[in-house]
Amino acid sequence: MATDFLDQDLALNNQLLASLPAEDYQRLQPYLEHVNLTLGQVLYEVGEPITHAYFPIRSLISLISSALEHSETEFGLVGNEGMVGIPALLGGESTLSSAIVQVADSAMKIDADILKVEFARGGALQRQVLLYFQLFLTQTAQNAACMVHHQLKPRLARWLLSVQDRLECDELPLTQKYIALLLGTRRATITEAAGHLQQAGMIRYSRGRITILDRDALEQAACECYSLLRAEQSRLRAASQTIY
Amino acid sequence: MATDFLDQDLALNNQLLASLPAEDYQRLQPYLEHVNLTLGQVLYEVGEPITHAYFPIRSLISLISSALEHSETEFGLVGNEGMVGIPALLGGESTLSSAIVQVADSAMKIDADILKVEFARGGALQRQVLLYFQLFLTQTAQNAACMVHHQLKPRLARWLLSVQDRLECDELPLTQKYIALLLGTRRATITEAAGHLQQAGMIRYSRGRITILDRDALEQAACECYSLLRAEQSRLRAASQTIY
DNA sequence: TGCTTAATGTGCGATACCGTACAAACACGC
DNA sequence: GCGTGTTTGTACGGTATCGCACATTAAGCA
Repeated sequence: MATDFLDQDLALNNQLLASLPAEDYQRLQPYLEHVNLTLGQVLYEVGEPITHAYFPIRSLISLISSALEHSETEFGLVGNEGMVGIPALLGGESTLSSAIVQVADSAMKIDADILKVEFARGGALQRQVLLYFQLFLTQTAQNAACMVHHQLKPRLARWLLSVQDRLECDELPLTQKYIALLLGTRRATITEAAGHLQQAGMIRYSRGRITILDRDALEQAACECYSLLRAEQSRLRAASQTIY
Repeated sequence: MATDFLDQDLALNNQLLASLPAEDYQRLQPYLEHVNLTLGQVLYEVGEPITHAYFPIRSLISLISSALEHSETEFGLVGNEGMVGIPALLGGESTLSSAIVQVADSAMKIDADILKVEFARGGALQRQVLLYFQLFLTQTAQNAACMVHHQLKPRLARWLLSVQDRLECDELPLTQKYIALLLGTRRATITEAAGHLQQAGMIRYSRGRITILDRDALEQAACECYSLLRAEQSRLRAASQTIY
């Protein structure tokens, strides 16, 4: 059917799905549903069972440790390189964090139980998903170190770059208020740091729309965490393709 | 043989190994070697293949993001509740972090390839290890949030408690210099914070030996991250036992 | 067009923590 | 007992960030 074919095409915009051999992908394909995500949508909530997993396509999902009173902080970012709903596959059913749509576009949605069955087969999906776990864990760990050691401006630069990478687009729909929440700081501090980046001609922004103007300069301004993680990501991606 | 029996007994001091059904454990047992760890020993290094996994027994291993120039920071702590060498099972072979023995006692050591084979069977080991991944990921994520939002004194209190939990002992062999490195701060800042805790009668310390005097008070002084993670840990442990 | 709301800019005092440096106290080997 | 090195205490100026409060600007809607 034409629709199926279209959906399949879309699904390949998610790198994790795209990395599956045809045979394995075919088994999942009937259960994958293409859905539009809305800004602020909660894909799963602290302590509640995770019923579905999502493979983002040009959308961006923040994993937030909202267990802290009054202040929520992002500890992970998922784009088209991965999936949302890891804990469903690890066996804990729920988790201490919640997943919130930060940039809205679409994703492939699948029932967690069906994904679990495919994961339990121990084939290509398991292999790719485990590799993604490793990437995600590495990102989270690096992030923790980054939080203590690096100043806000380099961190902001790094964060903008990583958002751009996942959206594959120069225009990022983000307000300073949101960014502040995600980086665990005050909005005024973001205003200041973003102002510097803008004066230096690296970015331009106005009312919830940030445009990356000079990617190279931004990479210079970012802390080394960015290039480290980028290198590790391509190393892991290479590893994921060697077997086939 | 008597030695085998002794080793088996010891192995059960590691909660992850202890959670395995007899049948699964028996398959691993011949390959488990009881080793003594020395302070500062490096179990794996940034970027190098992980050849062995370790199941700590009364010892403590720090996972360190040493990729940052000049400053290393701990992002994870492994004690008898888990294992060292997760990336070996995830397929990435190496990782951006290194694992360093922080408190020396012993551990069960096993060849990574053998563990991989058992993991690939998809049985109890896989199930328990995946649950541990989830715990570890949760700890790391909470840690990242904790780093940005909480002050040093509560963080120190929390950290001391979590070390005590894993060592199951009131006396912790730790110098301020080390703690500072692990928490990503100056030694002088630790001196100050630890001084307060000591004046309040919660701990006593001298020359690399910290004694927990008043656990309840220390829990009061710690940030909420401690109790949150503790609750999540017991929830996951309960989940790990429901099936059998 | 004007009104309302959201987004951004800015200022000011407070403070937690930094970097560095040096002094004191203790442990250990000879 | 005596030096030596490690651990801990302490001090001081500097600064990134905080918390709060208010002004300004743009976007959306009636």
